[in-house]
Amino acid sequence: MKDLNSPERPMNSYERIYAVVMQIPYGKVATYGQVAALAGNPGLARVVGYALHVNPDPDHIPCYRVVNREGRPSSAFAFGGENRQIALLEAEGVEFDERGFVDMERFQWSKRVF
DNA sequence: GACCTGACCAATT
DNA sequence: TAATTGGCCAGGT
Repeated sequence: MKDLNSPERPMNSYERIYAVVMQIPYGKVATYGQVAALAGNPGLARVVGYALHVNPDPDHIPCYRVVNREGRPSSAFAFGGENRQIALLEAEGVEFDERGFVDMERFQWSKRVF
């Protein structure tokens, strides 16, 4: 293994992703790209989705707080129904549009809240 | 080891 | 906002 030579080891990518998702505060949402960047893997948004796909700890990993760049849950959010996620976020104070779009400017994590 | 798919993103139209 | 195209990486076959 030549991992010790690498400046960054994408080995703990999953662990970091889960950690970041768990750190999402109440009433806020984060995008896959944002989580990926915070996890130290900018550009690995796809891997983030995969990491949540396996979701080894749904008890501490609120996947519903993770949305795509449009501020909308993905179609594969079959952990209870896409509508279910919207309801959960609304219960936390997140406002949703009729189309299922959330106001990123106000509810996106780590973006300044007014 | 190659090929295809995927809970994505950015840019362009 | 939506549709299309190209690119990113990991995992399954």
